[in-house]
Amino acid sequence: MASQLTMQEEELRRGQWLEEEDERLSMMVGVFGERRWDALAKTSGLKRSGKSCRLRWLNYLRPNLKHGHITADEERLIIRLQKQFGNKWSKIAKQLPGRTDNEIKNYWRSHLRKKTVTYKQESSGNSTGNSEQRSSILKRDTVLNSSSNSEDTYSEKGDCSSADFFAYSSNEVTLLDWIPSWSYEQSRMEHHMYFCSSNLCSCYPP
DNA sequence: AATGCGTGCAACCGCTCGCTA
DNA sequence: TTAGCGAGCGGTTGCACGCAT
Repeated sequence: MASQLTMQEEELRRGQWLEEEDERLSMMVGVFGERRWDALAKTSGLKRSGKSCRLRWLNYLRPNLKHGHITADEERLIIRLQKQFGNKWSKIAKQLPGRTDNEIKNYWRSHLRKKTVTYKQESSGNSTGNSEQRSSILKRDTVLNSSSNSEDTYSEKGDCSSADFFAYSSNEVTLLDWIPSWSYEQSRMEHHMYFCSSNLCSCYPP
C-alpha cells in the first residue's frame, strides 16, 4: 500500500507546465468545471496533482486574466488594500479584476524588498555592508509582519498636519516612499482620498 | 566572453477551514 | 459529534533571466 502510494507520487510531474498540458487542463476544466481537482487530475491523464492543476488554472490559464505589468493605479490600490486587510492576498485580489493572489503577493514582496532597502540606505546615509543589508531585510520582515496589525495607525493618531503626515511611523514613511511616481502633494491627495474619506484617518480638516 | 549576483515569477508546501457522511 | 476529504490560502522555494563586473 505504502509502496503503491510512493510509486504514484513518483510518477507525478513537477516544475514548468508544457503547452500540451495546458491545453489538456483547459479542456478538462471546460468539461468538469473548476472543482474536484484531484479527480480532474486523475481522469485527465495529466501526471500532475490536483493542487498543481488548480494552481495552474487559477494563476495562468483562467480566462480574463491580465498578464501585463501592474499599473500605477493597481499599485496604489494594492498598497491601500494591504494596509486595510494585511496579507490577505486573496481578499486583495478580489478587488483587482484579472489579477491573482499569487501575482499580487509576488509583486508586494519583491517591490517591498527593493523599496525598503532603498529607504533604509537613504535614511541612514551610511555605506552599506553586509550587516546593513541584513538589517534592511530584517526591517522588511518586520514591516511585513507588523503591517497587518497597523490598520488603526491613522485613526489612533490625532490630527495629521502636512508636516507630520509622513512621520506617524517608520512603516508609514516606508509605505508612501514606495510609490516612486508620487510627489509630496500627490501623496497628500492620495492619503486624503483613501484614508480620510474612508474614516481611516482623523485628519482635520478632512 | 565568462562569471556572479539580484530580481521576478511560477510552482510547491504545509496548514487551516468548511462540508459531508 | 467527529473523522475524512476537498479546497483555499499564505509562506517559501527554485529557476530563468538580465545586468554588472
